[in-house]
Amino acid sequence: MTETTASDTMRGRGRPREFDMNEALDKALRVFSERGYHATSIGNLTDAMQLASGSVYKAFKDKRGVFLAAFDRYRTVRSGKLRAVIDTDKMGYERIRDALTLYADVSHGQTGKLGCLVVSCASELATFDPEVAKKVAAAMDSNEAVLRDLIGLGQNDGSVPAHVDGKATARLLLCLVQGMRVVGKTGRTREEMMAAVTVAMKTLT
Amino acid sequence: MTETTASDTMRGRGRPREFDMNEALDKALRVFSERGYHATSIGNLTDAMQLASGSVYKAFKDKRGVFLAAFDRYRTVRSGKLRAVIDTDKMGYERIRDALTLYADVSHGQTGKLGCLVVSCASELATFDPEVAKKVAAAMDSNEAVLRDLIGLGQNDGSVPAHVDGKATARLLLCLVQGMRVVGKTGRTREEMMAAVTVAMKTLT
DNA sequence: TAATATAGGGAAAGATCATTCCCTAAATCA
DNA sequence: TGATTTAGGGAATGATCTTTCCCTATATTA
Repeated sequence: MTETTASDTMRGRGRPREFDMNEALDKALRVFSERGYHATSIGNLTDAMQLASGSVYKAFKDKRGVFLAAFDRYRTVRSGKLRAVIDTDKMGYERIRDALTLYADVSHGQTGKLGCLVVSCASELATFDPEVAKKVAAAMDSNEAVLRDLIGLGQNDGSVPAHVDGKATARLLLCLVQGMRVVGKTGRTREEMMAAVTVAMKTLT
Repeated sequence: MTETTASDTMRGRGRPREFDMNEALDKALRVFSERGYHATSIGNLTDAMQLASGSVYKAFKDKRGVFLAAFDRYRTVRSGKLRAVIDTDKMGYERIRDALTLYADVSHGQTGKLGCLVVSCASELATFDPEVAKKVAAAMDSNEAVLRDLIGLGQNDGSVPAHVDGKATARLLLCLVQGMRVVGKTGRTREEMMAAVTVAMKTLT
């Protein structure tokens, strides 16, 4: 199920799957993101994924299984986008601004209204589902670590002062980006979000 | 229903209500906060509020009605706590730190795990319920305005430099506190949150 | 080509849940 | 005191949703 990159030469035994797993998960995570986990019915999922309910239960254990797979897919896609933005040859300071800009981009307008799967759904489940709680915590920690590394990079290349508290500042920026996702659900413009980002960059001086 | 402060001299016609409305709403909002709106059943509410389902439907139109009342109650309580912390004779800069400290207090440990009703439930409903969306946006705007006012106050008393962009900084701090609520659901210590607050105060220098 | 294995799909079953109904209880009003 | 009004409570209802079942379709393997 996780091995979706397998080439078509090593196919399984029976009838091959007709839909693309990643495409289906992209559609599913959109629905989960917009409606929340509990408000998403199997009907909503089958509509979006263009599958019959029986087919969904063939491909996944249950509704929670669809969510877990969609969550992993979401993390993969978003990590990729973040990596694409920060894996440059710019100075650490600028890379941090680029990272925060990415969050400003997804936290406004239509995309902002859609919200973040980690924020909306995961925190909806994390209280009573230890496995989801673990995944959410891992996602948070991962994001915090990326920010922490960028700050360290900036301190090495001289674009961020040595006196900056890397750990605490990374945590602050993590709260900022998660908060942008929440505030972005109530509708903000890109300019409003970017203004907040600009102010936040003062913590790196 | 909103007039819960009415004295017992001006009582209504029929049998008087046996439970305290605010106490019941405090219990209800705890459940909504912890489980989320859709995962909260009437059974969960009757258990917590110690009322029969029939009684709940006597006091409220429906489940959504309970939520709306609980949401208002939540806003009243939280606004009161915030007011109690910032309505002092301290300098603007210190009052802002006190406000952020309040959010650090509720965003860690047990209370942090409980989460924020505005963040968790409201954003869960805001997408498909315009009335809730309006309430959430109002709550955000209100918090942003409080922060904006405190910054202005600080600029008047000289504790915050005049060059600080009040609007943008207030928006940044709003994102920070909402983000603390999200991150706080995954478990952080008070010290970790306070370290982030300390860094955030650099934006006011 | 027959056997086996897996996918697609939709109807049916089984659970859960929000809401209503109806009866009883306790207050005010005439 | 009897009529009226509102609250408390729990069983019954009706709607909705998750999951299973079963049949068909399409692939590989022997």
